[in-house]
Amino acid sequence: MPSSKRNQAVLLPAQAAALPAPPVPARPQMADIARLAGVSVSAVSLALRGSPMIGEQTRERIVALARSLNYRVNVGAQNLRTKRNRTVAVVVPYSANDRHHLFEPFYLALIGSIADALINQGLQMLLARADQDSGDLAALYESGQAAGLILTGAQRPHAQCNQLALNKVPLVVWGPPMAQQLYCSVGSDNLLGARLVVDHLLGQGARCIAFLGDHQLPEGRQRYAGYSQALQAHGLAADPALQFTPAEPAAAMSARLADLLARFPQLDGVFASGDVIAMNAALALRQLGRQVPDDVLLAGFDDIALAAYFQPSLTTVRQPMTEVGVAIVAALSSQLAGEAVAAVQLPTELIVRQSSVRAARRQPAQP
Amino acid sequence: MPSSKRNQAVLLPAQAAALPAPPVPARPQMADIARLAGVSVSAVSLALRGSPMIGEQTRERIVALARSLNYRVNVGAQNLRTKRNRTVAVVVPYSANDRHHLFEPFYLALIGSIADALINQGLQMLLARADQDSGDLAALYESGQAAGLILTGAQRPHAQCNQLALNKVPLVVWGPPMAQQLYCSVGSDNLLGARLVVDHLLGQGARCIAFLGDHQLPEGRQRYAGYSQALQAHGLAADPALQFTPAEPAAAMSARLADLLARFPQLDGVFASGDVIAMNAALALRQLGRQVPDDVLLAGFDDIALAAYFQPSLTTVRQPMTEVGVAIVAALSSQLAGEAVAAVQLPTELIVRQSSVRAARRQPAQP
DNA sequence: TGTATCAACTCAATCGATTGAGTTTTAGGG
DNA sequence: CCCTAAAACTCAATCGATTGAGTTGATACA
Repeated sequence: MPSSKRNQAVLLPAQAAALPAPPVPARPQMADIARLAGVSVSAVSLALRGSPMIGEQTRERIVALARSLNYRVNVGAQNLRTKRNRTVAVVVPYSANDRHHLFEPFYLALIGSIADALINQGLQMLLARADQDSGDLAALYESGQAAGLILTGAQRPHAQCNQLALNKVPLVVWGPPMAQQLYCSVGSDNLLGARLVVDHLLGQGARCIAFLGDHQLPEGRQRYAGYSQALQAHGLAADPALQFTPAEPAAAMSARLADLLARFPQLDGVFASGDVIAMNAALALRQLGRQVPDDVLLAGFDDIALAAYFQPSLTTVRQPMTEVGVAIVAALSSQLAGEAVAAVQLPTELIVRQSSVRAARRQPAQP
Repeated sequence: MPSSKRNQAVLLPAQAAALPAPPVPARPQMADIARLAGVSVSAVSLALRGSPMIGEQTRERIVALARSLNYRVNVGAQNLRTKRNRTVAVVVPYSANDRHHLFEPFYLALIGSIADALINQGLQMLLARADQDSGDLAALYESGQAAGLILTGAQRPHAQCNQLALNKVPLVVWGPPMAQQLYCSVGSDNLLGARLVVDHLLGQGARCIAFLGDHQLPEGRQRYAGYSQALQAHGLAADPALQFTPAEPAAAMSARLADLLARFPQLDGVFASGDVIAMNAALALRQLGRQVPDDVLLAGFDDIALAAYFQPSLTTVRQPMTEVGVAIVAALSSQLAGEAVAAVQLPTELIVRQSSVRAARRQPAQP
């Protein structure tokens, strides 16, 4: 094994390599089968689709021939002629500056879930990226590459989505319903989930609970609302000073939390709008001399795979990932069939783990 | 807010449907533009592609018209005519019985990395699933839907891949190179990575190190080889009794480890062929009364996102995920351009964290 | 004025299938 | 033995673009 390969970048052929018509071993087509079978192309087409218009023996001859040639119908030509299309584009928003959703655990899992559901429905999945500014969200639809769109990601181009809906583009957007929404969205019940988990933190004795998350984003807004409602139900008011939006470099978390602790020394609870944020917060809190859950109760959102492995294991709100994909695809299928579809909110579930439960018998945190 | 929302998918009323607009907002095509611009379809085609054969003003008129109609070239028709294709299929193996790779953190990250690299090259990504038995791995290629294939997943249909290579199907397979391999593979240097990490465990004082992983799979085999080599370099021999393959239900881990500990009470190190396995092992060890790293040193492989958050944070071998996608796509691009490509092994890097370093000052584990 | 040249287009075939409208063959009825 | 009908195919148009081979009009040159 030549170790010279180590540390050596692989060459990228120039984009403009302009794929010269490769001397490929020509794929067989219906004409080939027709010639070999001594019938017309139409007969082949009909036979392969099992039309009763073709006789028993002829069909068998054709099918056998097709199989032996390893023939597959050219889906592109088929789509063109029939104006049908079994491909769905899953669009991931992208902004060049920040790490985008293709690398966030939750959104990766979401995409996996959607992929699974699509494939189970016999649909194909085209993964696309939408540069945030460009209005070409629908390019894949308008160019005939996809029969419908699924839009993922935390930020939502609301106006664009409405425009697509007006243009009758089959579309499902991941996230909570919003006001004046003309399109179909599928999301989980962030508000209830947040209320449940904050209620749980309060029940565990927390009285000064921070909200870590972006309450500008649709999901974050819902979660913040649930947080507020839970506090109110306990006679507390949500203090805007107890909220901040974690910045991109995870390292910044420590500084933000230190600042928060300076202003609220009595901080005894943190609700993070996402498990990754929660984990970062736990590490930062520890650096700042506060233990989870002994000093500060902590909860996240999403129940990503790592949440159960984290130490302390993370109390969180589970989004039913398997059903999420199924629901999204079902909503899209209905639209492809011409039906109008209402927004869907899937139930969320509180998962209580160690991070929000003070262990009575635990050794005291070192001073 | 009615708490009846709990456990119940909530339907939100659809917004008033738009008026019975044109039943199908037929997508415009070149013929439409041609008619409106008073030129031939050919002129439109040439103009939109910026051919110098079309005059300045005519072109501008056509382009303006196209933009105002929100026209996009029908990619299917274009592909058919030009016999070109910018779509690559990423195939994920699937076996109905076990949880498949669409839900494993590492493979999800791999797919994300590939997706990113493909898109950056102007290629599109079709995500497909291959039912393990069916030999239709190449269906997407033969049906003209994809110009090439990328095969992911831990298990590898070696014979099928060779067959595809013989048929000149552009193909890149994720994983280590294997004997008698006619196709192109891209993987990271599992052998060196494993050797480095096991060497590190030995350096930390471990003398009885178990290997947890499937040494039947290509990657596992390489990692096991690295493990053996590192042991040999220290005058130790790899004992087959110190290896087992974690079964699907993660709960089984505990039983297997208990069995191992019964046979090897002196066990003081574990090298897991994957971070998820390592995390499961850590939890199981703790249940069995052994602390990591105080009693047993632990290391994983992959450096998935959670590894740094795990407690104790996980020593592991990083696979350079960004470069992995780039390398895979580069290898495929070369093949699409007609060049032959050799197998690639990317460098791996040892990441030392807490799980493999005995903290001198730590409190002794409770007896 | 005749003609070669060039710019700017148009024509029509083509990519690989599908499909409604024929056409041929065979069987059956009267 | 003629006529009709069903069975089994074939023809040719079509999907929406691309492209090599014309066509046209204007300008330039001799």
